[in-house]
Amino acid sequence: MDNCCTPLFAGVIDEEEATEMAPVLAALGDPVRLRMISMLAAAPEGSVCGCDLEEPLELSQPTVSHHLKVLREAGLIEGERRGRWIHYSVVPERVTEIRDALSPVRALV
Amino acid sequence: MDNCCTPLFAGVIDEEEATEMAPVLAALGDPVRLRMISMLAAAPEGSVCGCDLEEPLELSQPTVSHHLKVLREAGLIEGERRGRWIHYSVVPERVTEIRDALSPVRALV
DNA sequence: CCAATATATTGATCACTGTCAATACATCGT
DNA sequence: ACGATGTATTGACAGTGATCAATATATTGG
Repeated sequence: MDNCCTPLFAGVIDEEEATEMAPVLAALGDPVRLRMISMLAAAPEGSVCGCDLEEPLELSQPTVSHHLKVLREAGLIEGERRGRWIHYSVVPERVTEIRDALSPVRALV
Repeated sequence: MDNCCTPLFAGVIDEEEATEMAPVLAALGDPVRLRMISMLAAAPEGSVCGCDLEEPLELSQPTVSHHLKVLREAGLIEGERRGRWIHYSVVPERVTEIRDALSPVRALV
């Protein structure tokens, strides 16, 4: 029953925070979606219409739509309708937010 | 057939890079593993033995072991055997690496 | 209104994942 | 060597997710 070390502590993220943060990271945890985001970010205008994603990703239109939805619901991208097309762009604040959430870990080194 | 916008571009991460990066982010995309990592990082010694994780996470030992394995294989944590126990600690370089990978997106704003 | 095109949804299928009980393996103390 | 304890693996199950074909919705141009 003797413990091996100081049990635990404080300063740990609670379950709620973890539950909010995880889906955003999970949305990023897919190669297709990573490429999508990089495509949007690298686009000259900063946005790309969905129709231009199918070909380079070699995926069907429904699959592209599905991934865009996942990214959208994670708040990582947003779509703006321009006539018949929808232009998707990265939400930089959201990316920064999730990136900064990874910083405290580093601060403890 | 008329395109809605400038097709695509350059500076996009290739499939290989996306395939390397995605599993690490996917490993972070789970609330249990996020709490685990924060626990390791917040520990006074910077490490925690696996046996001290089951209770606060309210998970069985095999499940804890499973999540530790996922994080280990993603290179996010590492375990050091000390006698009967294994002390797990965050690999800060890895966290920084994945954090920085999210930076270029911001640079384009 | 109608045809064409972009996007979203539905339904189906297959693969993967989180979880636990049961079991095996490893290490220490006696 | 043996029992106790921490860790890993296996097998099973339920839930989720990636993918596509088919279909529906939305918007524009004629």
